Amino acid sequence: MATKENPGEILHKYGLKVTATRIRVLDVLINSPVALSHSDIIGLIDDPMIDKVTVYRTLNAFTTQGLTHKVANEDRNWLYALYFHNSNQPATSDDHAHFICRQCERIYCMPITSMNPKPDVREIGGFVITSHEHRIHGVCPECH
Amino acid sequence: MATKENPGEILHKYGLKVTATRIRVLDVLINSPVALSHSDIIGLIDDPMIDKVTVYRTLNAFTTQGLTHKVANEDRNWLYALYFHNSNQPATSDDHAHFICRQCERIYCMPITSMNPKPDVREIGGFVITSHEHRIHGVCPECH
DNA sequence: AACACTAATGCAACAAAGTTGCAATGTCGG
DNA sequence: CCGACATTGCAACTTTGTTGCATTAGTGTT
Ligand SMILES: [Mn+2]
Ligand SMILES: [Mn+2]
Ligand SMILES: [Zn+2]
Ligand SMILES: [Zn+2]
Repeated sequence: MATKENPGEILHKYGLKVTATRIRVLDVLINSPVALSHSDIIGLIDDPMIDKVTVYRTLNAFTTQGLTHKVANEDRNWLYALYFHNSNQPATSDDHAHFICRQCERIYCMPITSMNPKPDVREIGGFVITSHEHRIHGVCPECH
Repeated sequence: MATKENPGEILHKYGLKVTATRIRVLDVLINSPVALSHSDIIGLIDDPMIDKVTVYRTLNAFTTQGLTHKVANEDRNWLYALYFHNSNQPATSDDHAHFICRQCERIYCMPITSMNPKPDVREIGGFVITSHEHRIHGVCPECH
């Protein structure tokens, strides 16, 4: 994220009350280069006292407030990632590219590049197009 | 599909034993312009005697044999569609475009066009790209 | 610092999609 | 028509995520 703000300040900025679980979940997300599942997050926090439902509700609150967004992985579980990750471009939920490693299954949020262009809103055969999600499959730097 | 073959012949061609449930499921898929969920298919067959597990296993068998492919919808349920739908181009699982109507939630398999080009296998910052799924959001002809 | 309002938490129960085990049945080549 | 083997039907199970509700905690105000 390369943000200078601490988790408490970020939560406050996004209209979220500052609680222990939220700080811990946000901390894990800040330090991850890839989108994380609920169980990834539970695993990284690694505290048997953490409540699973609270983490689900935390992730939903983050997403509702626009701090995170979610993307389904190949097993159709939700993964969560901060906006403003790996770039300072706001990654809108409308136009988005995700790189899915076919080896480790990790999903990286990618900036939209010329290779995955945003089309103008336009019509093709009666289909009005307003946005894209580009899901790019391949092998990530960690795996090769 | 615009195929001249009947369901029995198609099943045989794909190495699937011809059974009553498989014929009925395939018939529903042939006559749908959009990808269908398990529950869509159960609803379209509309026979309380049909067994849900058999339909799940039917769809898995179709997909394993390459008769259908599956795509997750926005609720992360699997939708199934024949290959060779809406076009005579084989839609490989590797490179694919799906149009998701934001109004009716239906998903249409789309031929790859110049608007959603297949990239060559190439590297960007250590990411080796081998294929794309283009998920196009908008409004379908039925909804506008 | 204490108050009060409200939101968040923890726990149990629930929901929905899909899978698995197994005995019974059906398909199909010979 | 037979026999080998795949498929079916049923019940039980798994996994991910949600909901209800009583208790606890955060936050702006006094
Ligand atoms: Mn993303
Ligand atoms: Mn498709
Ligand atoms: Zn990888
Ligand atoms: Zn529509």
